[in-house]
Amino acid sequence: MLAQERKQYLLNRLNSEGRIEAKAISIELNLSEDTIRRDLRELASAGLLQRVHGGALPRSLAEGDLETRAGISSDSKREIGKTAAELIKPGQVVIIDGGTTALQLVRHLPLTQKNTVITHSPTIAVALADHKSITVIMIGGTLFRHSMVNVGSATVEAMSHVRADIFFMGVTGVDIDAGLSTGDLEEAHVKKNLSQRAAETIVLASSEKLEVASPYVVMPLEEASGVVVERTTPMRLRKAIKQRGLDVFLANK
Amino acid sequence: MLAQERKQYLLNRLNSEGRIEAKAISIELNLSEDTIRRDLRELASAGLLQRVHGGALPRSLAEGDLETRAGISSDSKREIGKTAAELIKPGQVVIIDGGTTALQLVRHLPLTQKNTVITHSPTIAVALADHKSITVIMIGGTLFRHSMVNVGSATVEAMSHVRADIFFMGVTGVDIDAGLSTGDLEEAHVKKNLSQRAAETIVLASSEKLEVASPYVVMPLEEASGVVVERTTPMRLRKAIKQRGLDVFLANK
DNA sequence: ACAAAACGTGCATTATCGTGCATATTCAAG
DNA sequence: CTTGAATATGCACGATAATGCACGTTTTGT
Repeated sequence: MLAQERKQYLLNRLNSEGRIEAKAISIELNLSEDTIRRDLRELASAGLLQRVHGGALPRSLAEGDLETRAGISSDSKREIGKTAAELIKPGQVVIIDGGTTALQLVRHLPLTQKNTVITHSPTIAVALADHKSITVIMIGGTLFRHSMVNVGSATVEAMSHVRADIFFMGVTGVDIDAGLSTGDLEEAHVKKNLSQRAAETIVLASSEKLEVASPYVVMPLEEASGVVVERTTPMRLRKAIKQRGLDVFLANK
Repeated sequence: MLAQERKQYLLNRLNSEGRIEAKAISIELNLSEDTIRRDLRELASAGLLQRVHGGALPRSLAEGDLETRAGISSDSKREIGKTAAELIKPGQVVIIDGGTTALQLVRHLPLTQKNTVITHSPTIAVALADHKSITVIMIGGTLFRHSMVNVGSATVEAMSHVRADIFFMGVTGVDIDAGLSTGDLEEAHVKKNLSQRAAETIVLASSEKLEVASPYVVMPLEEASGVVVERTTPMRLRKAIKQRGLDVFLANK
């Protein structure tokens, strides 16, 4: 395994698990702890992670879980969520994915508008607790913590009973050629399935997801019907996406 | 668990519950009280919390108000939750009902103990986000907001695939003659069903539920295997429950 | 006033760290 | 093909950090 490759692997692990233990990784990769520590030191001095005794944590402690819990999110995600929320018409049946951007969407749903929301994320369901005019259908399954969504065969089975107007999908990679991708295989399956249960699929794509490919492919870009992106997205990209037949919705800010 | 991670965890707990008990956390994390105290001391000197005898409180009183809104529960419910949590052995498969008392139970589960938790409440699932050693299975359905649990035929169908060691049931009425009851018909059905999916059923009964009958009957008292009640519960009642063949667990306080 | 619980400090033990150095591996120049 | 520089990796060792325990002190509740 190449050194560069290994560093990328460390960053991926940190991203998907929110923490790295030097010893555990050294055993896993069959390398000395020294090597892993050296890597972590270098990544830390490059500002890509925060070195702590025993391993490493994401650069800012405000990232990851805490962010979700504290309910803070970047302005851009908030604006994307708001724009997406405005696409929902009264009475529609909507599937909402998990993730921080989707959570922002829910926070911008009008309290009085009547809708049915289908979700496999307990976080989304809890966020809808106050929306008394919205009927919430939860899809069960095995909880996948990192994204706080249910996955597995029970999830797929339960999904087969629903049919929606729009699905708002969150992914970690949106690339013209590589398509829509995410960091977990089970999640990729579920997203694909949910997409097939809805007439339209709108992808929530904050800028850090654009032109990025994650390990597991959900589906080609063409199978989605639209994307919500930030206003700062380069025209080049917007055009390329439109050429593939998708609608491009610009966030308000 | 990394030391830094643990400090972050302490801050999160403080934020969500408004208080920290050093001893309780040390049991939960399976560490000595010394370590927790040291952490609290350091966090306090960093100005991130206020150290008090027995644990810690938020830095300012202004934040103290926030937690009231966030739904801190009464001491008695906390103690019932704690006592119930202690009934769970490592490796067991546990079904946890919705409701505030059940939420307290989850908060007292040790972070390191391995278990499988089955729940139809998104609130419970979210509360288990940090418990990485616990596998969470969510039962889907239509969200019933008042109790934040899923109900309906999809729920019943999904339940039929599980089998557990213990079910912790929350109800709004526990009466010797009227049995266990609750305020919603669908919920009553689901509770009854869940009870049948577990070898034992333990009822969480804070004092305001005792000798009360709600509109919809879940099942007769005798079909449960035990109840957790407050220490102040009259001996007369405790005896009557025992005579019906149930174990009576007294909360610690 | 008393007992129990919580506290802080000092100390011993262990895990982790960083550095220096030796050994492999790679790759390009000779 | 050989040689040598650059790089990567592992090991040794002294330094540092984390943790639990013992012990005497303070706080709390009765």
